[in-house]
Amino acid sequence: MTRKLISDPEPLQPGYIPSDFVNRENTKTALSNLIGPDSSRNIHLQGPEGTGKTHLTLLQVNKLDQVNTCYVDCKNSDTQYKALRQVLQSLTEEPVNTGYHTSDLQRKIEERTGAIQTVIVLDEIEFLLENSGDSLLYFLSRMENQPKVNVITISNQNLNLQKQVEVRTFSSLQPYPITLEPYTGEDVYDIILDRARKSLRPQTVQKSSLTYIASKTTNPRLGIQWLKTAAETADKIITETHVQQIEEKAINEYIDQLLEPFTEHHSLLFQAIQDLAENTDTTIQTGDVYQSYQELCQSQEVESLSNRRISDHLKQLELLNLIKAEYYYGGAKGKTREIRLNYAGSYSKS
DNA sequence: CCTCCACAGGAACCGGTGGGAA
DNA sequence: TTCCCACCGGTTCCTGTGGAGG
Repeated sequence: MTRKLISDPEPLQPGYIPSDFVNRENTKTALSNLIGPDSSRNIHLQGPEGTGKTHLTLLQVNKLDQVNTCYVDCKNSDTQYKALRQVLQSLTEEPVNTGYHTSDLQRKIEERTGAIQTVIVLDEIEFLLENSGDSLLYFLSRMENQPKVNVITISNQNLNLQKQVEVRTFSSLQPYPITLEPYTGEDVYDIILDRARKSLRPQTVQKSSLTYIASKTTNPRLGIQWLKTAAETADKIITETHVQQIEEKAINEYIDQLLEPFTEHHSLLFQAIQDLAENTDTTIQTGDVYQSYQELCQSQEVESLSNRRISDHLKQLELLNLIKAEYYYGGAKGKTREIRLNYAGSYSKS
């Protein structure tokens, strides 16, 4: 039933790496100048979601010969310990069990990086910094005495690395900053047009439908998901009207995808916020959210977590850019934060 | 000037898990 | 085997916050 329009599903998948990137020549040049056999700069790459930070970095790093590459997704490895395990696993190419002392892992990593140049990529570093501070970066920066280790940190545009880590860490890391500009509507149009050409049968997309998507979002990931949802649900041809009709569904599928690596409670919490946002015009505070979350848990017969824990989960939803929060540390409203949704669309578990 | 709002977020602690030494 | 110790997700406890209203 679906797939009628799709000849090759790959270019519509979230993990697909295009052979070329729209509007990223400067970034590519900068990366290839900085990452190489005779360069040993640490780098901090920053920019909005879906602008190619991770892919461009890995493309460059994978070009190198005779270099150890360690990629750590800090959304999953959000403590020093988990990240160190990940690094060591990359170096030894065999699984590293838990149970070791942190300093054991550190020692083993130091032993293995002494002789060979090693590039450590820490993707979505904001999750690790938020959860367990800068102890990992401090260790890595201290390892700089071993000049063969380069650290590349990648984060969304909201992070201020220098403010988030201690002075001693930042000053010995001295990362070279690379900022990726947000994509414009035209860029997004080019990107989804390219994906449509690669994956859809000829004459199955009206141009106006792509224009509509590009006018609604500057986030290519959402745009591509939108196109994918449209292609999976359209009859013979993707029209502008069809794209409009499935807007909510597309956003929900994008959000599901974002929340997929997280726990059931993150999803419940987000759903609780959406319920509140739909039913109230006033601003939402943490207390309302927690109550709504508890009720939702009860109706689903799930045991709710403590509000302290949920406070941390909220922070993670904020890092995912799913919600915006404004913090008040006292004042008329008390000590709280006001929460808003970043995407309109209502959430439904599929 | 005092009090209260209403939760942020640090600290200490708990039980389960898994490696290492005796 | 037994004992010890570290990590981790989670909980409980607690202190701090700054302006509006009394």
